[in-house]
Amino acid sequence: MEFRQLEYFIAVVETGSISAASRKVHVAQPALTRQMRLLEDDVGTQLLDRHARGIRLTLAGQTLYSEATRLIDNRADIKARLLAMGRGQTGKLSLGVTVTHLWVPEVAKLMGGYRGRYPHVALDVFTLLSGSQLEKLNQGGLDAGIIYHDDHTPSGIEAHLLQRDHLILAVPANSYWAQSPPTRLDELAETEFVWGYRGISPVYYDRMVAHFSRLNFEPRVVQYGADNITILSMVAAGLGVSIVPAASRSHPMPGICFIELEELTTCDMPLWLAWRAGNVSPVLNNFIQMAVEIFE
Amino acid sequence: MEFRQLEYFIAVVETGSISAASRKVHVAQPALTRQMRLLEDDVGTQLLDRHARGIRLTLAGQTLYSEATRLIDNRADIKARLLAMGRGQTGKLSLGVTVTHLWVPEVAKLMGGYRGRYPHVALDVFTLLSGSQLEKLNQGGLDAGIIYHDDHTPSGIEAHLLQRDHLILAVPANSYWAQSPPTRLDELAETEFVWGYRGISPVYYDRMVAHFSRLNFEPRVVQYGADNITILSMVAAGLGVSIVPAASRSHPMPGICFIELEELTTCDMPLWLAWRAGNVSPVLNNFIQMAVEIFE
DNA sequence: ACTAGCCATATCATATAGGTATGGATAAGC
DNA sequence: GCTTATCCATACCTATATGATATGGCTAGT
Repeated sequence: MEFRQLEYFIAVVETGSISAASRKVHVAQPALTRQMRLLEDDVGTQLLDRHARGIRLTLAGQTLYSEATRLIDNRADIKARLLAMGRGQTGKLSLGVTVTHLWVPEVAKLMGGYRGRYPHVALDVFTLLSGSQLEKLNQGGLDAGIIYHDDHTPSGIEAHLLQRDHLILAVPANSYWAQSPPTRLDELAETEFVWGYRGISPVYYDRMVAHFSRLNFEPRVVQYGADNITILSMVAAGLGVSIVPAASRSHPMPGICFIELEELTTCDMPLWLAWRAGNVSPVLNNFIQMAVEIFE
Repeated sequence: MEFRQLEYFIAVVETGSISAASRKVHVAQPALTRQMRLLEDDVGTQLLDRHARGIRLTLAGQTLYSEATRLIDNRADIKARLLAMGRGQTGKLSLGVTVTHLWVPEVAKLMGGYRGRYPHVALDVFTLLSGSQLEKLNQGGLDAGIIYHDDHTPSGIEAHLLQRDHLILAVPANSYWAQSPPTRLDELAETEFVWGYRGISPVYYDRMVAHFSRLNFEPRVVQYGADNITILSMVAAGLGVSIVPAASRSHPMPGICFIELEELTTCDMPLWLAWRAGNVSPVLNNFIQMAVEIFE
């Protein structure tokens, strides 16, 4: 029982004769005659009652007609669904974003634009720091992540550079520094700093520390926070100043004053879109493509 | 998307590699590789993610796996049902029986035995006289009928001789004839007869009339009845005597006395199982076969 | 670095499906 | 009642599709 035979059979039933069906499906009549016989042999049952004026269906033939129609409709439906999946119009995409970048205009535009163009893809967004994202990318828990990283992507991970970020000084809005912005880092030598943990984003942390050690600057850290939002909220509360990615400016947070310093602007912080190497998901491909477009 | 490809694909998924699947389905690995590629081309979507250690499924592949399983189970189910139909184990049989023969032991045994051996066949029994049965057989309303007929079956009808019946005299149990049975028909010349209509079973009627005309006997008919049961009930009610098929003896009916007469025994009344010529229903075939067995 | 196991490619053999020609059977039309 | 048209079946050939064999490249694990 092959799909072709079922299609022929349906044509035979609907035209009422093998000859008429052969004209309909553009196959010679003897070929159809043979396929019908093969079909009957295969199911072990007579399906057609042959007469000089055409054919009549046996009871088994009537049954097969409706079942064959179902099977073939089924196949067409499956093919359509698979094609949609292959084009990335259906499926699932889990995306990691650092909390810092959720508010960056391009990222917001990317997420909104993607949902608009591919409304049938389930887009799951996880707010995770760069370290956790890399872990989950490797394990398959994430399809893509927006992370800070250096130019050497780890093995098993592919990435596309979205933009080059830099660092910026964040001070409480009601503090001395907000009134008289410093121009050099060493002015902050005695100032209390709120700082991040290394573990949550090692590459970011190490690049920053390496930059400061080149400048011979060592902050006087009095408080640690788990992520940039936490750190900034502590800065806003007056616990100290901090140095954060410039992308943080996109985040609406009262009580914070951001100050550009040339020594911080020169610290290159590349932002990447990363995914597991060899992930062939068309959904992912479309997402990458749209990300590239939006970030130019 | 062919069934073979789906079967191969399922094997590939379940073994985790094309090579392992090739060993399982006894097909060379390159052939499987090609079929998988053809399948992917056909659905327009990548299904397998090939690695040195085997394959992984894409999302589309996972979808196709479950759908393919369903399609193939479906096909097997349909084939099994068609095979059952082909063997006459499933389906429908409509049978016509004259009311006279519903009570004949062999007919009862046939219907009961058939239902016992083929419990999944819907057996519909219609109580019809021979004439109506022939009509319905031709129109397709009946699959088989148990009827009186002569040796020349009408065109379009095939038949098998079940038994040779003859005629018998039926008199009211409380009548003179029940006490002093006649030995010759002409003793009944003055007796009142209940009689049947020709239309309801022309062949039976004509054979009977021809027999009596050979004997120069003409009954004095005072009352007509639509079928043998009706006629016999009128005989029981004392409206007259009648001549009916000997098979009527099987029918339990109080107030009737049956009398065998040599002149009636010699009237041959063949009982046939008839069906539409060219009816290829296996259900019908099985029924015919069982009828032949039971009637020897 | 080496080896084993997997997938891909090229080429050939074979099985399967389709085409052409033709014949027999049957229903419709003259 | 004969002819004709139409349908299905058969025989035979061709084209296509499928499978087998040999081989090479790649990757993971030793």
